[in-house]
Amino acid sequence: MTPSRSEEKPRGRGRPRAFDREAALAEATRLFWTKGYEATSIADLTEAMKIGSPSLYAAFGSKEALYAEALDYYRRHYDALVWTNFTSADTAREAVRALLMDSAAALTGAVVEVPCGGCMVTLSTVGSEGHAELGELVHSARSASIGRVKVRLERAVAEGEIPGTTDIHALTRYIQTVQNGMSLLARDGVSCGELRKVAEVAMLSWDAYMGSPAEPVPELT
Amino acid sequence: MTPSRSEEKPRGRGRPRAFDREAALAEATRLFWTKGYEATSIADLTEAMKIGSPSLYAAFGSKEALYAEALDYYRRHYDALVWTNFTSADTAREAVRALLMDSAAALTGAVVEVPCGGCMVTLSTVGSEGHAELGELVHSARSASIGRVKVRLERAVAEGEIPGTTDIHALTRYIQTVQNGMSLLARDGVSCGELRKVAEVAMLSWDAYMGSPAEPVPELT
DNA sequence: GAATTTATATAACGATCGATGCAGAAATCT
DNA sequence: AGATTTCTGCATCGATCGTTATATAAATTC
Repeated sequence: MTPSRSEEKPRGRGRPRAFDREAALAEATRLFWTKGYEATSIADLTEAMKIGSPSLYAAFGSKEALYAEALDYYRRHYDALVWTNFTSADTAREAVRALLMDSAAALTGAVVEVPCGGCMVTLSTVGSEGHAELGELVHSARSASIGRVKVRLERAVAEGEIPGTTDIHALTRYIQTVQNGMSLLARDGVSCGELRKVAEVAMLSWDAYMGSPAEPVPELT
Repeated sequence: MTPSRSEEKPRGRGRPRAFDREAALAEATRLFWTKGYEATSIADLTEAMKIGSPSLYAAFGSKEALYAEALDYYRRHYDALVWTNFTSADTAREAVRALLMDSAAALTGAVVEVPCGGCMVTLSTVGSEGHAELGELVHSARSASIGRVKVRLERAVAEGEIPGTTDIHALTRYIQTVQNGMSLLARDGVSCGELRKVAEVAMLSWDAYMGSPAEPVPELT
């Protein structure tokens, strides 16, 4: 096996780069996240990353490759905000509730600062803009999200938490719809509190569908 | 007053234009709708509209002005698909249900053909792309939509259909969230049938919130 | 008919697009 | 040390961006 410790900084031969690659990538992510792929120019990027264009191309290859890395940076730094409590929840209901509540917070920047409201993956339009390869990337990222929810619901059926007659696919699509819709609202500046109320209302469908109002109708304070 | 009948075709003096302005506008709308503002170039437009660039600028003024007209064209031709049954419904519940169901159909092109899934206004990112003026335009269009729902809910309170303690703002945001989320799913190719199921599940929250399961839990067939 | 007005076709404008060639600078390797 | 490798700054590449000047064509008005 390759020596696993300290994969970075084998300290290559030539002149070392003068900028922090990860910090530059963070800036690129911020720009792509905010303005989208097409509206972000190389000039925008080099200015924000404070490097020359040859350095950008040497370090990242191309604008498309940089966008792909920015998507990965986004995933590495922001996915946990939304999926940690989902994963550790004891029941599917609590997992879904946590997903929506944590989304409300994460998408509005209530927990860690964000360059703009909404999810970079959800709101990406790079696929429609004529970049099929990047479009596939964001599409598969979205599929992974809905897949996580679906797996959790299937587990809930297997564990007897929810009835076997549950239309898991429809319910998963519903949850995805609510989360996606919250991204658009967050992009328009809607607050975390409002989105939490939305999540609260959305969960009423869960309880109604399962026929078990596990809690009284909330006050939406 | 000016002679109101036949506002178009006063048959001006000079050489008449050789193309159908409305048809050309339809093509422009299709392109902006599909690819977005930044990713659509003047060359794309002149090719699809089958006119030269001077004709485009003579007829529409600029790319930004053309986008604004495309938004208006979109509104004139597609708004009714979603709001007609909403307006004529007897109850707020049926109005909201019709809005979501008709959205499921309209956004997927199940009723009239569409160039791509999703709402042109909802999914527009022109505001984030650095065009503040157009951003205001789509923002106000979104506000008008949520305003319609809110007014209908307030009327429902006044008429006694729903309790006065209803958090109308939260409920309106929830409906907007679901409709917005459906646009994103439609853009990803999700079918009308799936979106109708989502609408069905979403309506469960309404009944649960109002405490009146007016209908039994649906089968989601 | 001639004069006027508007639209089209061709060509091109300056600016910016994404992407590089090149020379010098800064590191490692022998 | 010298040779090699890699990164940076400057300049620039051809292509495309949104937009327009110019000349010609097609209509109306007189």
